[in-house]
Amino acid sequence: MQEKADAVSGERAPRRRRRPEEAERAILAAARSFLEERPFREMTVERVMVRTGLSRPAFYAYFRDRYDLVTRLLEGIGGLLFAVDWRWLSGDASGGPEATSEVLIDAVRRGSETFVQYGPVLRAIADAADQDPRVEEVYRYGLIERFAGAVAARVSRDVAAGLSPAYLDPEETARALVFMTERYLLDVFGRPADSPSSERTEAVFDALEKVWVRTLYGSVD
Amino acid sequence: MQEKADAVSGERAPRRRRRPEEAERAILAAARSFLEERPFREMTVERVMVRTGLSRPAFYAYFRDRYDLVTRLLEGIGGLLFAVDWRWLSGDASGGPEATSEVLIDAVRRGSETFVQYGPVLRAIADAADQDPRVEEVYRYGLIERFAGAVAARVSRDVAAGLSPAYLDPEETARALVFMTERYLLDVFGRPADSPSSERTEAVFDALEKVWVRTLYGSVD
DNA sequence: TTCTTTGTTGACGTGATGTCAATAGACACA
DNA sequence: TGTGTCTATTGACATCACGTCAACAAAGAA
Repeated sequence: MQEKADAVSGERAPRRRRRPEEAERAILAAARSFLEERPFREMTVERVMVRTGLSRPAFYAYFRDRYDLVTRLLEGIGGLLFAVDWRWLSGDASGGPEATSEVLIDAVRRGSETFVQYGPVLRAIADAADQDPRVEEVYRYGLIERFAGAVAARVSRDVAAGLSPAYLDPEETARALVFMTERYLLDVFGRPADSPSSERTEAVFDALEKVWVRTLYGSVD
Repeated sequence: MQEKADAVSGERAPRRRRRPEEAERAILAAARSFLEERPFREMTVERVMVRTGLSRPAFYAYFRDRYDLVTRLLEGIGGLLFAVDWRWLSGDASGGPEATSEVLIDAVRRGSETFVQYGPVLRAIADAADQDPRVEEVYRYGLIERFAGAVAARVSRDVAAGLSPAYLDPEETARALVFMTERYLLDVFGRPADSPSSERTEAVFDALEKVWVRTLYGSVD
């Protein structure tokens, strides 16, 4: 079956050659573009590589498997989420209740916007996380749990300062709020090729903000 | 390679024959027992069937594939979650704030206990849901969204009654709280062969309860 | 016993994976 | 411009899980 196509057509697909990291970037870009259109469950190595013009085996020169691929996609985004919420995470109640609520609200909205931007990729990583132990490690423990830890520290300070009620368990409350935020945002913004209206987006941000503020600081009138 | 083993040993594994639904129950039980030990990602048709004494192809006489299998596992549990929370879901604020909070607290705890009992199975279904569109349909839309809808209706009534603040969007708030509860409980109780201490269990129930009550009804002092 | 029903399985084709030896661009140097 | 080296790239292979189907054999009927 292996015909020498060029013997007839005189033409063979020219085999280009790129620099290693150029190829790697091309693969990462192809994966991102794929995930903008289709869910992770449909992402095969084959389907990603056709978008690069390289052959499927070439993939394995740069990535161990598709889980390794999404892990590296996460690297570019993970830091952002922390950076974005830094003001609230690292702060304390010194500005008083109103100012504190406001900083929290700002943090929730900025964090949410990161999800809006990278929704499909984050969704893919979350999906991959419960199919592969390595991704689970990086995402669930390296990112989500670490984030929950930072939130817990903040809650702990607010409880100590009397800003939040003492009956709140910082660790567990933080986890609950972080899980809520993650899943809700993934649900709304993580679907390929289906971005919600700006009204919906606003309503979602608003709902999240209310739950955070009312849970931690009480009323938000 | 296909040796006639009995020609030598004189013995062949006797091929038992069961009633259809007896076999089906055996497969469902095997799947449950598998999921008590290992995560869904490791569940292959082969590995389930060895626990039944039947061959792998026999599986396909009863189930279309492993996603069909977990879907049927869900059937037995789905109804429970609704039944358990019925008092709060279908109620209104007629008993006054304290009574209402108490009914909610009871609902959250009873619902959570269902997760404690069926954690690994529910976790498997949730995992399967983002690997297969049919499971997604049944779980995400048939169960979670439907549940969120019932919660939204209740929140809506509480807002109308002035028990919850008018700035809460019933639909979105309900979704946020339901997602939180689902993911948090799956995280804690969904891991095969690793059940948390009773202290942890208590702290988790408590944190969930606090977020629900403070969000919907304000302070819980 | 013989017949019929149907639960059960061996064997096959398929799709995706990950590896490896062999191939052929790109660049350095003469 | 020609020659050689390096290494990016790939065709072909072995593997694994899947889903199907024709053929087999156990249980109940006649």
